[in-house]
Amino acid sequence: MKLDILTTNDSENVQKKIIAQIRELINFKNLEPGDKLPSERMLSEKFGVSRGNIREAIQKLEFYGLLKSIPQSGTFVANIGVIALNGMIEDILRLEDPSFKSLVETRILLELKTARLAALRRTDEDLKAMAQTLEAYTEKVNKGEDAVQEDLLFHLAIAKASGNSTINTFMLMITPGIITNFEKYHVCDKGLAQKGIQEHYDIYEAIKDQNPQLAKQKMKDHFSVLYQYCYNSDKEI
Amino acid sequence: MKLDILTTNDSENVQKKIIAQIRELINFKNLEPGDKLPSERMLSEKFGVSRGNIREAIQKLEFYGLLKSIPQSGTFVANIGVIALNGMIEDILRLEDPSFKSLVETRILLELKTARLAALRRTDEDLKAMAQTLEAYTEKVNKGEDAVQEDLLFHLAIAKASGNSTINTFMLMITPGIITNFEKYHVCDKGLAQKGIQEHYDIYEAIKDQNPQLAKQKMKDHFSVLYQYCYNSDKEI
DNA sequence: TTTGTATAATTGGTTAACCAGTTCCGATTT
DNA sequence: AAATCGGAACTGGTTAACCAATTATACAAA
Repeated sequence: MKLDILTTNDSENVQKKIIAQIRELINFKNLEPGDKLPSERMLSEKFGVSRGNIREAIQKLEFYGLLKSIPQSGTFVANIGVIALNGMIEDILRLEDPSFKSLVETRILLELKTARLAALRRTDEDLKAMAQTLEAYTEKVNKGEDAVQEDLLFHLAIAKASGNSTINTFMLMITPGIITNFEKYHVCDKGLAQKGIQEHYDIYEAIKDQNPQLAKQKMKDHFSVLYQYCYNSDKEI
Repeated sequence: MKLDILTTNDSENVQKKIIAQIRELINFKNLEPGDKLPSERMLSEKFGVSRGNIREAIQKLEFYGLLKSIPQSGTFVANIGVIALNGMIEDILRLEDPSFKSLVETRILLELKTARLAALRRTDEDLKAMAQTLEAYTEKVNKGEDAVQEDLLFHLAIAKASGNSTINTFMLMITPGIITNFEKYHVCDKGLAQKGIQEHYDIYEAIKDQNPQLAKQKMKDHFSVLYQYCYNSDKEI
C-alpha cells in the first residue's frame, strides 16, 4: 500500500503546527512589528522539531510577507501589525488546495483584465511575441495536433503585455493546473481548437489596434465556450 | 557600506542560472513530460554548485508546477509539454518584483470579484466572521486609532466567503504589500477611515442580502477613493 | 526461458557540524 | 566618567555525512 499521500500530509501538518506555534509565541511574547524572533536553534529545541522544519515554516511565512530573515542577524516580524498577522496566519493555516473550478474562474477574471490592459499598454515588442505564439498555435492546430500548450503560451504573452507584474505572476501560477486539467478532461477537441484560431486572431487584432473594450469582449467570447464546458459539464471537475 | 542588496541579487542570480541550466538540460536531453531529471547530486556536480542551491531551484520550479520531486525516487518533469515548459521558465526568469501600482490594480480586480461571489455563496458562518472584523474595524476607527489592519482583515473575510480558494490565496499574497505601502504613504487618514465604516457596512449588507450586483457596486464605490489616490497622486508610488 | 528473491546502488530527505558576518558586553585607555 | 577597542557568543546560511525507501541488478530456482 502506498502511503505517499499520508506522509505528505504528515509533513504538511508538522509545518502547520510549527506555524501555529510561532503565532502563539508572537502573541505570548507580545512581539511587535520589527521585533526579532528567537533563533532557529532555540525554536527547534523549544518545539521539539529539527531546524530544517523550522526554516521551512519560516520560509513559508516569509513568502507570504509575514516574516523577514536577515543573514547573521535574525528573523524579524514584518512591518504589519499583530492583528493582521494573526488573521493572516489563521487564513494561511486553513488554505485549501485550489479546485479546478476555482482555477478556471480566476483565470477568466484575470484574462479579461490582461486583454484590456494589454490593449492599453502593449509595446511593439509585446505584439511581436504575441504574433509568434499565435503562429505556433495555428500551425499546430492545422496539423491536427494537440495545441493546449501553444494556446496557453499565447495567453501568457498577453499577460506579459499587460504590464502588470502581479497579474503576470498569478497567471503563471495557475497555468500548469489549467494545462493538466485540460489534458485530463480533454477540454479542447479539434473543433474547439479550429474555432480558437479565429478567436485568438480577433483578440490579437484588438490588442494591436489598442482597443481595450473590443479586446476584452473578444476574450469574453473566447472563454464563453470554456465557461459553459466547465460549469454545465456532467463531469465532476 | 551595506551590501545586502548585492548579495541578495547574487543569490538570486545563482538560482536563475541554475533554472536556465535545468531548462537547457531538459531541451538537450529531449526529456518528455514524466521523465526523470538527473539526481540532485549529479546536477550539483555538473553545474558546479552546492546541492542546496539545486534543491532551492527545484523547489521554485515545483512551486510553479513545472517539476515534481518524489522522495527516494527522483525529480520528474511535470505533465505539461516541453513547449509550455520552455515558455514558462522563460517567463519565470524574467519576472520582476511587483510594483505598488500593480498590486493595487490587481487588488481591485480581485475584490470586485470576491464581493460578487461572496454575495452568491456566503454561508452564515462567513457572515458572522465578516461581522466580527467589521466591528473590530469600527471600534478602532471610532477610537481615532490607525485601522489599516482591521480594514484588510474585513476584506480577507470577504475573500474567504467568496468560496474561491485560488482568489483567496492571491488576496493573502498581496495583502502584506498593500499594508506596508499604505502605512508608508499614509493612504488612510482619519477622514477616509470614518467614511470607510459606512462603505464597509454597505458592502456587508449587500453580501448579507445576497445581492451580487449591489455588493460589487458598493465595493467599487469603496475603492474609487483609493483608486484616485493611487493614480492621481503626485507621489511616486 | 521465465520468475522470484536477495542484494547493492541510487534516490530525495534529514541531520549535525561548520562558516562568515553581526551583535553585544566588558576591559582598557584617554 | 566616557569613549573606544577587542573578543566572545550568537545569528542565518552552507556544507557534507547520514538515513530510509525505492529501484535496478544479478543470481538462483522452477
